[in-house]
Amino acid sequence: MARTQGSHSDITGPRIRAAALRLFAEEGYASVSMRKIATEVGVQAGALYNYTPDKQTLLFRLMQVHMEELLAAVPKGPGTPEVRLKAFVMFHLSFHRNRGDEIFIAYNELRNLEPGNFERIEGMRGQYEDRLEAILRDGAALGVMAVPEPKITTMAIIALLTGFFTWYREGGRLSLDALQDRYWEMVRGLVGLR
Amino acid sequence: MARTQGSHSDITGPRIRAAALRLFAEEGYASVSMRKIATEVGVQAGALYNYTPDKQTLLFRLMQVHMEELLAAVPKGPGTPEVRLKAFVMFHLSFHRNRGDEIFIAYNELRNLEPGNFERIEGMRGQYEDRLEAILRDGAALGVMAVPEPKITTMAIIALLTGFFTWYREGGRLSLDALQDRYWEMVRGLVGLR
DNA sequence: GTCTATACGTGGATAGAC
DNA sequence: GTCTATCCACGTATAGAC
Repeated sequence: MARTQGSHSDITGPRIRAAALRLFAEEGYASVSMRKIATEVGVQAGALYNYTPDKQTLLFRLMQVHMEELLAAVPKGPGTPEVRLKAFVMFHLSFHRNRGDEIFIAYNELRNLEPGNFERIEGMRGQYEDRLEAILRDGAALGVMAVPEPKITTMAIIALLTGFFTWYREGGRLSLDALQDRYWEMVRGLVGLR
Repeated sequence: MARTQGSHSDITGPRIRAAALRLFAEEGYASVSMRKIATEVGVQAGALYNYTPDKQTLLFRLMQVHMEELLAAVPKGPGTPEVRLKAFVMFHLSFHRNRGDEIFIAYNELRNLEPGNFERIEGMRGQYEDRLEAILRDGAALGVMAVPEPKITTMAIIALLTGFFTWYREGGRLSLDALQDRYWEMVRGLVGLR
């Protein structure tokens, strides 16, 4: 069946999301206009509304997809607490490696979500944190980690790891592998692994 | 000399800055209108322009004052690297304790600064980071800390400490003192202090 | 599905009276 | 120093032609 002239739903949708993601990360949700997103994609502003009911939903869907992918990919395998902790640290760094815009939005645009949307994203974030906390609790229970307050340590480790993406840029002196190893060593020390 | 009727320059200025600080932190610079700030203060929008040339300068001055106070207050005393590191950690947590709005803005509104303003704030932030990095370099040189990459460790520690303010709220199970001690213990382990 | 045109609100900033 | 009134650009979102 011949496609209607000017119809590009299969590619325009992804391009809209990609443009919105990049612009939201670079300039902030509130600063980015629908007109600007449309210009970036090469369509008129009105055309965006064939793909999203409104700007808020566009932001929410970006965060939702990101969190769903994160939760689907986080390691769930068995092993000693140390093995699982290392897997988590390496996963967090690797997963976000090419998702700089997503992680930036996930942490900086929460306040621009409407209450209902905010709760859903926060819920998913909590699930992710629980994964790490469970590892730390197991490590503490076995006496191989010094983690008197697993929840606090969880928040500290995630902040430490996520901070990596606020300064890392390609082409530096150290390779990504070397940097990941350094972060793993810091986390090792932080939880008292000897 | 009698004051002109309706003149309140000595109190309106601080109130404008206080309102802007709170609103920028809560809703984001781009989302907050000058009208909203004015309403908060109890004046008309036009009156704000007796105190700031424009909205951008209002944001910049808030961040500038914050960074100047931070640099003026950061500990500079002598001592072993461990003593100085502990002082830095405790200072960072204590200093920002009642500056939740300031620290939030300092880390989340950088992208809303015009290039010239951005560079000045970044420069001051760099000076602050250098304070910590010098401590770590001294500790590594003396062999009392395991810090193969002082710059990376600096960024990691600041991210870890600053992350505290993203989740801490008063009235929790643990006292602030206890939480600070926990953070110090984590940093101790992170830099390999035994 | 995309376009043009537009409704309608709100934004930052200014002018001039008091 | 503050107010009222206003300029004008730009925001989101919609209507209707193609």
